[in-house]
Amino acid sequence: MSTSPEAYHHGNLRDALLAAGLAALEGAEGKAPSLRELARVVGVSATAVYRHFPDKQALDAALARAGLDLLGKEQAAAAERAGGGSQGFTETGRTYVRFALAHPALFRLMFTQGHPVDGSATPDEAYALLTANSRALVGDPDGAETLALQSWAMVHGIAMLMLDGRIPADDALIERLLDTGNLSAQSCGSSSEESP
Amino acid sequence: MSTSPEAYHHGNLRDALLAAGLAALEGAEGKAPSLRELARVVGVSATAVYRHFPDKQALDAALARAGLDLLGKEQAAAAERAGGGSQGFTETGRTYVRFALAHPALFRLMFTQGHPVDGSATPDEAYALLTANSRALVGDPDGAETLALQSWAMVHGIAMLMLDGRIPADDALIERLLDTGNLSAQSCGSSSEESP
DNA sequence: GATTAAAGTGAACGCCGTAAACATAGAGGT
DNA sequence: ACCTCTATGTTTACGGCGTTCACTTTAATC
Repeated sequence: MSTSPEAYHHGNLRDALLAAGLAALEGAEGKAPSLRELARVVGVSATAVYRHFPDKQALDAALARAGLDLLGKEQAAAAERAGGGSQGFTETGRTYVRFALAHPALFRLMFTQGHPVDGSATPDEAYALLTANSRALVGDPDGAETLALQSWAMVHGIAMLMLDGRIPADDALIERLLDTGNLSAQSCGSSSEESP
Repeated sequence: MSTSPEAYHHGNLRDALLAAGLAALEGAEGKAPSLRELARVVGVSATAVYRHFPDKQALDAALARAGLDLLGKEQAAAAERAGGGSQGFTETGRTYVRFALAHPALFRLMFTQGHPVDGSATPDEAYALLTANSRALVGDPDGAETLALQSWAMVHGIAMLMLDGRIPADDALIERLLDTGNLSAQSCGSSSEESP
């Protein structure tokens, strides 16, 4: 029962299935891989999968979890690269949207399970990073949570709408939408603009 | 070939299928209805569906379109009830999120097609209302479009995250997130809060 | 009334997720 | 060394799905 990357004929079918799943989600745009297809790719009968996952939904959840971890890592790296602070905060959001566009099928899978994808295990690096960063920016705990959730909703909405083709998946547009300074125009500044 | 609501044995199977589809999407939480199931409900063989829709995707697209129209009507009514202006604008967003929570399966279907659900036909009342309202609020066309898209992304993100159980589908939380005044704290006001 | 095109039917195909019964191999105890 | 047991895999089978094809029926048209 080694978890090492040995041959899997006896070894870790589970990891092989997840790897095949992630690979399938990258290619062949939009199509979620079937359980049988993954088994085929890995060279195993379809029912063998059930020795490692109770059902397809569990397999999907594991894939979603893997995707979530990947996203968390990319965001952490991006935030560090940007040097934290509000600069890093924005960069985290940018990375979120970019991730969705770079891995559309995986991203959809991640957020299309009916329920939060687990709750146990390691508790979602991406979300931890988000709350930590916004707490660092705001101070007031309630305000920090609100900012965190609003930011999440914003980038998630941008990502989803772009994935669904409702708004163009344009880099410039991402930048424009990520800049939330104007959103407050109706509530914190004058309602007239800088144009004459 | 009457479009009137007559018997459908010969008559409008198409509308009957759409009605059955919308009904199915309301009950039995989360599950998207199958083509065969809808045919069964309507009392017709599965293949009869193909006389009215080229494939299942087209049926789904039609259902999505119907959902979009419904959303648009509810938003328009809500905006009018609130008396337009920035009050009506916010109300439109609130209605968007409420609609998603009230019709989760339909809402998911609406935004889960790969592509924008058509583009032809009547051009999406919801979106028209959104841009019109934000143009009324901002004046500057570019700024208006940005505000429109940001607002859309925000409410869409809130809706999606709540549907997926990532954040609690809580009425109070909706209100808190809809109030975007604080979002600009980092760019338009002081970074200190009103608490001592 | 005969013709014709639209609308509905039934059987069949290959895919899917899943269940049940069976096979095999490697670990552990004796 | 042997036997056993458990983890892991296989085969076969079931019902549901979307879709195709060849067919019948029905209502509208000349």
